[in-house]
Amino acid sequence: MSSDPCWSDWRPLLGAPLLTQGTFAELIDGGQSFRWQQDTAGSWLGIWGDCVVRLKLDSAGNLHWSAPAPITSHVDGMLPAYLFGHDTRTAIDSLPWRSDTHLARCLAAFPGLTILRQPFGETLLGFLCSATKQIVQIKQMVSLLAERHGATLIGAYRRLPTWGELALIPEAELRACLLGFRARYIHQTALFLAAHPGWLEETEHLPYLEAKARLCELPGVGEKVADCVLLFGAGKLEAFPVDTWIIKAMARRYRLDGWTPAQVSHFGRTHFGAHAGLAQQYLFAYERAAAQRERSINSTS
DNA sequence: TGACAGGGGGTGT
DNA sequence: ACACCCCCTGTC
Repeated sequence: MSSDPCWSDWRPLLGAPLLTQGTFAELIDGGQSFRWQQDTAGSWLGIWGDCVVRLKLDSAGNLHWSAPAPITSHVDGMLPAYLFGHDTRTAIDSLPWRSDTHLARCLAAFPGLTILRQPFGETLLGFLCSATKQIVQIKQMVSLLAERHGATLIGAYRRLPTWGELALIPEAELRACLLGFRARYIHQTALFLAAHPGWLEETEHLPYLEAKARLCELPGVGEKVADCVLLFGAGKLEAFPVDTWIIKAMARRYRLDGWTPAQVSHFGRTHFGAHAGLAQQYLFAYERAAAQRERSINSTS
């Protein structure tokens, strides 16, 4: 492409844990973030905030990155906090894996998996798009929003529209980005945020329970979306999002058949503790992989 | 190869 | 409990 910028050469990401391709894909494309796409074989292109980067894993499991030349040093400064900003070792050690064999199995299946630290506002936007949608479809919506309504960062790469920008977009144009009934939620949330300057920034820095209560005031934001936004976009590792996958996983692995989301949520926070959200991510990854294995067995038999 | 039904990581009433 | 939207996936 003629507008494609000049990219820096590949550099090792110092301090990154060794990853398998499976764990790497789960980290950036496993439902935490919706702006990573496979680029060439084994290489991924990602955009968050005002950062654009390519990532790849070598055969030994070391992560390497490359960024458009004009923003290389900026990306260099931002990438570590985005990918590995949490003290995952300490957080994992606090989880009850010593007495919970299923959790131990999940941790062993995805070594190095962690929680991203994404920009708060765009995490909210992504998860407002997520209701009853699978990752591929959410990525499609978010990609259209960036393409049609986001400011250019460099070359053809665009950031997501800010909430200020979203407030100026007619609901019908949002709808045209395949948002369906989510267009109204996003439109009304944008109008609310425009009418309450500073509300989002304050919410991001409130303690978990207060922040969650505030997010749940927004149209289209219930407990599940609020927990995802706080976990992936505000570093609140105690948030324990309960979706249909986790309901199924907890029923199957912890014998919680028939439990309501509220009951599962209480169990999760009590059983897993201060970093329950990290445990959730491992359970989630494990269950998705198990479902995929079971599908492939069914299709070949 | 193209059409078609079924279902989807949730929220609001 | 059901509507809200409509794209994706699997299947014929």
